[in-house]
Amino acid sequence: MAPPVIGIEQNKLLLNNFAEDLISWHKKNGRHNLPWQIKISPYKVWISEIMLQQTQVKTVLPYYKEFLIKYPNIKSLSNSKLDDLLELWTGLGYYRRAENIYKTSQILKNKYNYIFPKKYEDILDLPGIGKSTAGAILSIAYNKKYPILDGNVKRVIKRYFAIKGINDNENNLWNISESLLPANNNNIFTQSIMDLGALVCVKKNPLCNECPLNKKCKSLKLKLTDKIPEKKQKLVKKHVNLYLLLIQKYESEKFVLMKKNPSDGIWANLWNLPSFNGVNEYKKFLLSNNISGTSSQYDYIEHNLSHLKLKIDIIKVELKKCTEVDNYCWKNIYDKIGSSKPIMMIIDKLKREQK
DNA sequence: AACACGTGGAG
DNA sequence: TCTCCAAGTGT
Repeated sequence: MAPPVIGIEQNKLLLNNFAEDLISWHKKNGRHNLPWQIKISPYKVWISEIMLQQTQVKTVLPYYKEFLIKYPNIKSLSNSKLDDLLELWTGLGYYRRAENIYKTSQILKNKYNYIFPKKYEDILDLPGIGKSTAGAILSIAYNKKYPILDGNVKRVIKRYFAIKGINDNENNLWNISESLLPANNNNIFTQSIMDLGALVCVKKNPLCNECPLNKKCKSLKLKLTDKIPEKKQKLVKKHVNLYLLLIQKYESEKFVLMKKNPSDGIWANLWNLPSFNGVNEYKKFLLSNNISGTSSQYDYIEHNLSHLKLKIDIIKVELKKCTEVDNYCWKNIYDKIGSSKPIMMIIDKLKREQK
């Protein structure tokens, strides 16, 4: 059963003045002082757009500021190491984004001579940049006529045209987003439609009486604003048991046995404690590495990811002698490292106890 | 075409 | 506390 398609032809009336109304609203009511909006450059738009993927503005702000201080431009970024980026990214989540920024920085250095490309295809080719981020860079930084389709724009479009269905007819939404673009001022327009979604056309209790589009908004007319967009059915999280071993160096409790995660899976490339899926697995690890010592439950953490519920037992092993373990190393807990939230929590607890 | 990928804001 | 989901992308 096909979702109800909004014929753009039939809704031409709805498109009249759409962009103009939005832009004039934005002038007085939009956000104009976010750090990536000051002295706009493709570099700033790129970094901010990556950070803002599935992440709220408030959360991004401190990370973005630190990033721009450490890496004010493409050249300085291209001299960074992935580990440095991951350390900065720690706590922000979706760590693949940091890896993709790193990869892109190397491409900008080697292929584009430190100059951010201007062609849609070139930009879309860069790791971590999809259609929406490419559209944002092209419109906001270069004032070119390209659409975006982020959460805000989806919500505005679905409400304005009263589009039902949870199965985003993506192509149709992209077409509609493109059809809304004005002839000029696409930089401002993109900001405007995002701001409308973020400030007025919010998901719960939208402020329709303040909306510049309320005269023609179809779902407002049909009293459907609280039903559109329709809720997706929630996914059932898989429960996963995890055992992390907390092993401090015999000579100094400042050092903890750690290993960097592989470059796929959760927390890719981040530092991790010895991690196992079962008791037998970690006991086998201790045995095969000739690690003896009393083991005891140190902590228990439940950590929710968007798709998993992690139940993490932290087992502390008290060493009785000096030890080295293949593929692991002793990390100073006072060094800054890229790590996941649970690892951060464990290290923080350790530091508190050592004081 | 679903699913993996993190964390925290907000009600 | 619980639930939803945020300036999405890659596979």
